[in-house]
Amino acid sequence: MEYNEAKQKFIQAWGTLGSNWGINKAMAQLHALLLLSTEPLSAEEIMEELQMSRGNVNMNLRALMDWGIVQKEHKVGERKEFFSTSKDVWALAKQVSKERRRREIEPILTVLEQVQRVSGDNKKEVAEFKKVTGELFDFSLKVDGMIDKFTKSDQTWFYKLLMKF
Amino acid sequence: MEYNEAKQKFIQAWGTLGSNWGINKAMAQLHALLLLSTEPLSAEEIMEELQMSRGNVNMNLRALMDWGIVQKEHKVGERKEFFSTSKDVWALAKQVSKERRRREIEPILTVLEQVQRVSGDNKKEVAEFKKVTGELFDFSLKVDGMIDKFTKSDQTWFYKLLMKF
DNA sequence: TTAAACTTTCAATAATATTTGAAAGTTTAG
DNA sequence: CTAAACTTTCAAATATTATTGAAAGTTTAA
Repeated sequence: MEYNEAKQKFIQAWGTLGSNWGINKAMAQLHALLLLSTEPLSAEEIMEELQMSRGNVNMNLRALMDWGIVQKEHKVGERKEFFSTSKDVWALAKQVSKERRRREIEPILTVLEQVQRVSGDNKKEVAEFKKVTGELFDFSLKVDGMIDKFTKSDQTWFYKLLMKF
Repeated sequence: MEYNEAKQKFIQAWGTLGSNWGINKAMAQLHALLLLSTEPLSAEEIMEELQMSRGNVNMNLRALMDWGIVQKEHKVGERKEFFSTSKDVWALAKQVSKERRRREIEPILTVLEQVQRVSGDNKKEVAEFKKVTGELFDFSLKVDGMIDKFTKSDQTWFYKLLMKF
């Protein structure tokens, strides 16, 4: 396979994967491009390469910075801003886990806890409601704790754990 | 909090959580409703309760059955079909993991592997490309294996593992 | 059979999310 | 200062995805 073909294919696949996991396609593709680039890219270069508008590039770069997976850089003697991402897959996985935990698991935990304080567990429906939401809460708490540990762990520890599987 | 309020809140939250993870809102809400119900529900009842059209209910029930988390049932002396879901959170998590692995992780593994066979690693870009996609492939393979183990494990084993964390 | 009860399909519509591009804003060199 | 170089914003346009509802299809009881 030729380099440009492979590159396009990877960027495309990364975009699709992102979509399936609630991350917009442009954002995922932009990230893929930075992952492959041997040096930081300017907004201009990204626009050119991915054929997307300045506004879109800007918005998605900021979203990626917000997720903590893209950094702004400055080159000496250049006005322009350049952007890069860490090539460390492990660090990337940790950062994404950390953010999703904060943005999505924590809120559902809050709701599950609130909703438990429903009145009238004499009725069958209410008893069932408490049971199900209670179990979901316990399980989510365990997963939450696990992700927390994971995001604070180092690679060696994680790979050792994987061995035990 | 009053039961109906809590119920609505939970269904709503489950829908939002679903959306964030690439699962459509109706599908997630429908699942939430079945989770809470003390007995199987007919399409009619679901339409009524969630205020959605027959077509939508039908489509999403089929999608949930496709995911293996909702089952069709028949009541004696009734023409109608009834639907239910397992209340076992553990079983649910395993089933969802299994399906997402099959639908999303496996395809990206295929692409990562293909794309590795790019020609010309004498050039800097190509070398970087191989390095990054190679590391992603290794990492994804490990995660894939882990999920596979998880979906085949039993609850006790998993909770013991959690302890070690 | 057949007609009532129910389920499925799918083109049209509606809702949501993404993208654009031009104008406004900001920074810096001179 | 000020104008060029660059970044950000955001209303409008476009694209994508979800939902409806009515018609077509299927099953069953009589």
